[in-house]
Amino acid sequence: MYFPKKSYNVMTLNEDFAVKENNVSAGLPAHETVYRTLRERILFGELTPGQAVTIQGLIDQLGAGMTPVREAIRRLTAEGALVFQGNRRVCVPILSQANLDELAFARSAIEKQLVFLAAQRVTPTEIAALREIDAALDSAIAKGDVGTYLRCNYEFHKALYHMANAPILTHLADGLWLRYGPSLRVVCGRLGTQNLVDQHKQAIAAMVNKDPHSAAEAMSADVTQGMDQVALALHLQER
Amino acid sequence: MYFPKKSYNVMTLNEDFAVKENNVSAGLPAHETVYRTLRERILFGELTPGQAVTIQGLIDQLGAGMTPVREAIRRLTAEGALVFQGNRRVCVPILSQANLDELAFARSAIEKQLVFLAAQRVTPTEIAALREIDAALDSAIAKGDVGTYLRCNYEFHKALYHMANAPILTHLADGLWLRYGPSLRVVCGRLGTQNLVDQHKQAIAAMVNKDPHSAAEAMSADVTQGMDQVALALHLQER
DNA sequence: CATTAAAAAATTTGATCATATTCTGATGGA
DNA sequence: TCCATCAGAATATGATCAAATTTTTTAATG
Repeated sequence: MYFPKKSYNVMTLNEDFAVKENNVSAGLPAHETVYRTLRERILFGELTPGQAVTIQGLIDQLGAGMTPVREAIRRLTAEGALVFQGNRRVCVPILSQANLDELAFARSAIEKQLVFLAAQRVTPTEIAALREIDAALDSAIAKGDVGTYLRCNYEFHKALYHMANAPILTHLADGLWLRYGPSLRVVCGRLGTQNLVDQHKQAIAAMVNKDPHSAAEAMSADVTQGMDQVALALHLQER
Repeated sequence: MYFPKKSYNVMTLNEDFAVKENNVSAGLPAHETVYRTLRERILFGELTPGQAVTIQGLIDQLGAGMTPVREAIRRLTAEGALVFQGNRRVCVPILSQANLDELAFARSAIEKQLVFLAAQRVTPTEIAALREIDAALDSAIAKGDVGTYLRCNYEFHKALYHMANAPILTHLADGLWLRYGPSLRVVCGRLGTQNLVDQHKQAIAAMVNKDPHSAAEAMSADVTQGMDQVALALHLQER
């Protein structure tokens, strides 16, 4: 049994940080807030492959304490979003072609299954929500708004994961996204949104038709296509 | 495990702990040592599904400081080996049948690919090493030695991962093992080693024959078979 | 008067921070 | 080029505060 608490302490800088930096409702632990902030930055490109991430830097930037920052970094390192760089340093990983191949395989396999599950449970309301996200995505592409495109694309996939109701597979897919995000961001930042294609409409159509297999194939193709484009663009860049 | 209870020291106990308790070469950071120790405990069953893991408890048991323990827990939580229990507490997750299904799918898909890659690169020396591990495994089964069986089984799979030379997929497979370990341990602890079967010899034979596809199929079957057995045993237990 | 439920204290545990210590890489002199 | 020294960054600890659980006390009801 527990009872309501008295008003919140005033002296911590964290509240300030939580509210100002990251409009997440206060009350979350600082390590969680730091984690989410860093995660966003990695996913949507404030941090680029190869970039160093220092504890001190984050403490200064976020106004957070040392322990929460350390915990957030450990978590992201465990998820593969950051890597230990030699001794005591961490940075955003740079993906080799072999890494991209691994990611393409894993993402394709996992997302395929997630969409297969999602297609069996999807409701008309959810279909409408997907269409709405996809429209926003198309609009962002048309405008060349890379940031919005990245967020909408992520949101579309996340919505599918949610429908699948498979927490472990969702966690895996989310982790893979975290590895892939920085590279996608680099490619889009360099090439813009002009050449972007996806299979979202095909997937939605298959879901409407109650055809889980086709939906799964569509999203598998979507993933593979995206990964191929990134691999190509990153590879071109090297010359 | 016998850890010194008293902590009336002045200098750090950690070196002592790192060297004596966990024959890891000294010089590793404490958070790494704590992580590895906890990981072992989860994989090989000192911790059972549902069991609470407290920071204070680990500090007392391991003689480690608070920050390293917290970091290790964050890391394992990110890997799915531990879960947040309501408010602020963590415990070893209890897998539902749906969770087991997800795990079976993911493990099968990932390991299949890893073995496929491994079979293309395997050397005679490595084949010999696999046979050696498998022999130790059979011996453990014959003796009913659950602990050794679990370790050998893990070692066999890890050896395959290593041969595949695919760090991201290996990391994924390792993480999945961490989720699956506690339940496997429970089942083996309850039913002994008598009913255990595997496809290791078929996989080795396929690798010798330079047949990556068959090797992949064999290990996929191995994984599925194992997961099914665990699911069955856990389910039976509930009645 | 006993039983039970709510309230309050006490205890345990988690979260955060300030600080001391250790390590790494860089700089500069021999 | 090599070694010593030094600044800065990471690691680790214990103190402090907040939150949640457990235990004890209190009050109300039959």
